[in-house]
Amino acid sequence: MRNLVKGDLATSYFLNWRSCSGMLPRIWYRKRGWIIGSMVVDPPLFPKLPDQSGRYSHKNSVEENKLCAFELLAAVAGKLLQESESSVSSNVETHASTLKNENVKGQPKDEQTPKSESIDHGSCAESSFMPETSVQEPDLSSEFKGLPQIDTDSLLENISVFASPDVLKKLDFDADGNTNCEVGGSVSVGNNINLRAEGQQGMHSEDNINTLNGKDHVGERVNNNMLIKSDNSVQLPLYRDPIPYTPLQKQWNAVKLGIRDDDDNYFGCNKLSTKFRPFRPQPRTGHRRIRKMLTSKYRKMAPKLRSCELYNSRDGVKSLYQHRKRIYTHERCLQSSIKKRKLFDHRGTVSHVQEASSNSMSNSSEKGMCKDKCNSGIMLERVSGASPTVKGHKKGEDPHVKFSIKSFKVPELYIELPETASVGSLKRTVMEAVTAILGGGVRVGVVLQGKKVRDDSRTLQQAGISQSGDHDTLDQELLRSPATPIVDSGISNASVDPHFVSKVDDDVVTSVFMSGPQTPTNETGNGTVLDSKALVPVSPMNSESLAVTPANPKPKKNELSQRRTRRPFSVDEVEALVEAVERLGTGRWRDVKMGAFEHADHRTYVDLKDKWKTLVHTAGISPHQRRGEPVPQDLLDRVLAAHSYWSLHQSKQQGKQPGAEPLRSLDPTITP
DNA sequence: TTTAGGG
DNA sequence: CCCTAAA
Repeated sequence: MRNLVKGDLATSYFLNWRSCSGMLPRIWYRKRGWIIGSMVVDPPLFPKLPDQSGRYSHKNSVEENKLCAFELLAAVAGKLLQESESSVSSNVETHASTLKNENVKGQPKDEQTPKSESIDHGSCAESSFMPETSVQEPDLSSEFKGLPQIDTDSLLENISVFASPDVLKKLDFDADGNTNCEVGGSVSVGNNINLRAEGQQGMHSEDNINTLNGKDHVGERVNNNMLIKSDNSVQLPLYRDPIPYTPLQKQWNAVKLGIRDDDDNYFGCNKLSTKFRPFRPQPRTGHRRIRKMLTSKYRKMAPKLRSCELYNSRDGVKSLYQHRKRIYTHERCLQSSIKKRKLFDHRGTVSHVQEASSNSMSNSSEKGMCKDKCNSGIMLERVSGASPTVKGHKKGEDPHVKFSIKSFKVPELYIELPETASVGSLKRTVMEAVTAILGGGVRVGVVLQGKKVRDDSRTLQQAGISQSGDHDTLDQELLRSPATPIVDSGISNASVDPHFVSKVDDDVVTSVFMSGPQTPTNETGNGTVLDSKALVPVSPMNSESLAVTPANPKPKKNELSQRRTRRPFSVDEVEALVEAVERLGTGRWRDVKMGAFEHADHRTYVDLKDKWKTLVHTAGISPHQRRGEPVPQDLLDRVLAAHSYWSLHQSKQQGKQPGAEPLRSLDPTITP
C-alpha cells in the first residue's frame, strides 16, 4: 500500500456535504461497506509492463494497485462506519435541531406537505432538516450522528436535503428512503470568486492517502468523482468490509476543488490534462424511461465500472462491479426520481428569490454554496420604475423595462490541483475556468414564472415581462398549463430552481439563464419547454456556440434536426485518439470512446470514428492541402501506421480474440 | 446499441 | 457531423 500511494500523488479529495440528502448516514449503515468513495491512482504508479497479449499491457499492475486502492478506501469506509456507529454524541442532535430551527420556512408535517416545499428547501442548508425526517425516520437522528462529527463547521452548514422521506417513499424505485449524499467542494462566483476548501489541510493518514474522493455512493455522484487521469489510472468505487483505524477526519483534506453539477459530465478525455471541467446539467429523464435508461446506459452512470470490465480482465473485480452496477443503477434511479419530482414540484412554486451574490459564499452558513443548483443562473430583476401596462398600452407608447443583473453565478466546475500548487495558481486556474466558460460562449434564455420564454420575437410585454399587474394572470396561465412532461434531455437541468420560479412581491422577476448550445431535446412534443434553468457551461472548445446558435427562433423547424456544434479536435484529442486506436484497432470505436474519451461527452464513438477517418485522409494528403489546426506530422504518421497495421490485422473481425496485438507493441516508432 | 460507410 | 443500414 505504501508503495502505491506516494507522496507525489497529486490528486486529493474534498468533502463538502453540500448536497447531502437527508439520510446520508443511512447509507453508511444500510449499505455497510458499500461505496465510500473513489480513488485516483496516478499513471506513474502503473508502469506499463510488457504483456503477452499486449492489449492491456498495464493490466496487471493496474489491477494490483487497484486492489490496493480498495484497501485504502475500505479502510476509510470502515472508519466511517465505525465512527458513525460508535458516536452517540448528543451534540449531533443539537446540530440537527439547530438546523431545524434555522429552517425559517418551517415545514408542515402532515402528508399534505407539498413535496415541492420539502425539496425546495432541501437544496439549501438552512432548511436542511425537515421535520418529517425525524418523524418518519426515527432512527435517522442516530444514523446521522456520524456525519456532523466529521467536521461540524464545514459540514453542517452545507448539508442539504434532497427530499424528505415521504417524498422518497413515493418514488418508483426506492421505498427504503435511501437518499444521496454528495461530497464536493464548490466554487461560487458572485462579485468575487470564492473558493472554499472543506476540511483541514495538511493531514494525511499513515497510509499517505491523499487521494480520496470522498464522494458518495450514488452512481452519478460516484461517477462525478471517478476521474480517469489517464488510461492507466483507476478510480473505483470500493467495497470492502470495514477496517477500523484512522480517523476519517484526517483524510478529509480538501485540496481538490470540486465544482460539479448533477451530471457526470467531465470535459476532457483520457490522456488530456484537462484542468477543469464544466458540467452539463443532469439530463432529465421521465420516470417511465428511467428503468430503460438505467439498464441500457449503465455505462454512462458508472463509466468506471465499465472501464474495469474493459481493461482489467475478468476476475473477481469484475463481478464486484457487476454487482455494484445494480446498486448504482438503483440509486441513480432514486436520484433521478427525486430530481424529477423536484422539477414537477417546483413548478408554480413561490419561493424566495433573494440570492446573495457577493456574500453568498463568504462567511454565511445560511447562504452560499449550499445553494447547490440555485447557483447556476443569472437573476435579472426589473428595477425600473417604468410600469408599462399591457392592457392599457396604447399605440405609439413604448415604455421601457429596465433590468439589472442581481446576481450572477457560474455553475460548478471541477478543478483539480496538486497540493503543492500555490494559491495563486489556484486562483488563476479558477479564473481560467470561469473565463473559458464565459468567453466560450453562452446563451441567454429567459424564464418567467418558471416558464421559459422561448419565442424571441415576442416583446417583453407579450411575454409578460412588464408589470406586476400581469403577475396574477401569468400565474394562472402557468397553472393552467398541463403538467409538463419530462423528457430526456441531454442538456436540461435536473431541477427547477425555486429561485427562478417566482417572486412574491409585486415585481415581475425574470430569470435569465445562460445556457450552452441548445440540444434538440429541449422541447417536448407539444412544445413545452422543459428547460427552465440552464446555465450550461460551455466548454472552451465550444467557442462557436454563440455564433452557431440561431439568433432567431426557427418557428417550426424542430430543433431536433439542429446540427451539433462543430468541435474541432485538438491535438491532444487527436493524440489520445491515435493512442487508443493503436491499442484497440479501428473497429472498436466504442472501446476507444470508453478508453480514451469517456468523459468527453461531446465525443461519441461515431465522432471518433469519423475523426479517425478524416485523420487517415489527412495523413494521406499533402500538408498544404490540410486545413484547420495542423496535426503534427508524427501523429499523422502514427495514424497511417495504425491504419495500415489494423487493416492487415483485421481488428474489426469479431473472431479475433481479445488478445489482438496492439500496434504499439509491434511498432518500434511508438515508444512510451 | 454499435459498427461501417456514404453523404 | 449527419444519416442509416446492418449486425
